[in-house]
Amino acid sequence: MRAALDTVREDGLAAASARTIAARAEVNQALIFYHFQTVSGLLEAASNRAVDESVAHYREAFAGSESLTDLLGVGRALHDRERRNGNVALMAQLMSGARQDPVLARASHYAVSAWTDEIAVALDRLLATSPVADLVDSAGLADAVAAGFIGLELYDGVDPDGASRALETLGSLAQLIDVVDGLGPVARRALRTQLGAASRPNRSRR
Amino acid sequence: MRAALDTVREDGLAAASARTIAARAEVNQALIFYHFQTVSGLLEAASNRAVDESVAHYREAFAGSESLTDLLGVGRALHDRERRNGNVALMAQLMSGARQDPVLARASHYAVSAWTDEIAVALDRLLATSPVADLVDSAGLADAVAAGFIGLELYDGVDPDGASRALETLGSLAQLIDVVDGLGPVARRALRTQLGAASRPNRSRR
DNA sequence: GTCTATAAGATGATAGAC
DNA sequence: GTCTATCATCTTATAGAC
Repeated sequence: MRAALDTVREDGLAAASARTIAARAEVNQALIFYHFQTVSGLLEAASNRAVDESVAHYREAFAGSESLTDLLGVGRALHDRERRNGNVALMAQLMSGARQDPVLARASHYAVSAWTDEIAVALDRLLATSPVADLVDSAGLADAVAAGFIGLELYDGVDPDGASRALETLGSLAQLIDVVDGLGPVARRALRTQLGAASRPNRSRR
Repeated sequence: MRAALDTVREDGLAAASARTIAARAEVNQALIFYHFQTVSGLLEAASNRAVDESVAHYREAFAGSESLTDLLGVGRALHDRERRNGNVALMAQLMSGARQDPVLARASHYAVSAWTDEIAVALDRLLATSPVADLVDSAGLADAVAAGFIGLELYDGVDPDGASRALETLGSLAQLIDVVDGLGPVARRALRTQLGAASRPNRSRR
């Protein structure tokens, strides 16, 4: 399983054949089919296990965050770490293969849900007392963040300068949320009125 | 070239072999190597041509936009159209293949740059008179938007509900930019002070 | 469980007829 | 320019020895 993930991380999904994976693991190619039926089956089992481990590794940090700024910090550390260890690249490869392979689609869904569920719980808790809750849906924000990570990873492979520019810009936009989060009650009401005026048909008014 | 792109759009990069493409075009497989040397060479030529056409199709709309709200509307229409016709999926596939194939990397870079250059020009023009210019870099924002499109496309293949939630949430965040864009001079100054306080070490102070 | 051997087929790419 | 034919190599997957 380790060899399978390392192959995808380093050489991409296209290079992840039974033979190349087996060679890296220094075992015979036939063993993959004996234990996992198909190559995709191996990738799914390996990915699920790795995701469970990674998510568990961040559970405490998520639960311990006490403000959106805290959570943003955890998110940055997470992104940095998971990117460096190649897990973001791994996910991007699995997701691009998911289009044609239902087993990879299931594995990708599992991975994405594991992360976003965890993030959404933390967001829900922290947004409860914040005016930002009026602006965004926690599950939607978690999904957007996850999709952004994947997109940035692919972008980075094609235009590294562009990717870091994008990341920096998103950082300054996140500050905007931060400022709104810290707003006093008067400013909150003013903002809410402004947002109401800016044509938003999709939220019921209390 | 049309057959090549349709194959990637519909069946993914992994299915885009010389034989499958040639079969779709109802020509002989050897012709691909005669005209384009390699399969990647064909994909690059086809992608470059398609990108040039698509970008040209939106040039007027970009140039004609007179506010950030306008531009956001153009962006939404663009995303909707390019997603429906499969061009976003195509890009995501090329970018995921770019990791291992330098020709696909070059093609992806060309495509991404063609779009972001166009968007950045429009943003530069519109941000000139807006307080948002203090917040974000136009090139960085263009990159972030492009990366977001790609990420959302992959996400959509794995969790369609999550992808639409994410898109909706991003829409409500965009409204925040909209509100800041419409701020009067007093509110602008207040916001700028708030942002200054929110620890931002990466921008020189005038 | 791990191996060898092998089947059955797909792939990129080229040579050469027309 | 387009084709047929072909090579060498890779692929997933299985049968069967140990």
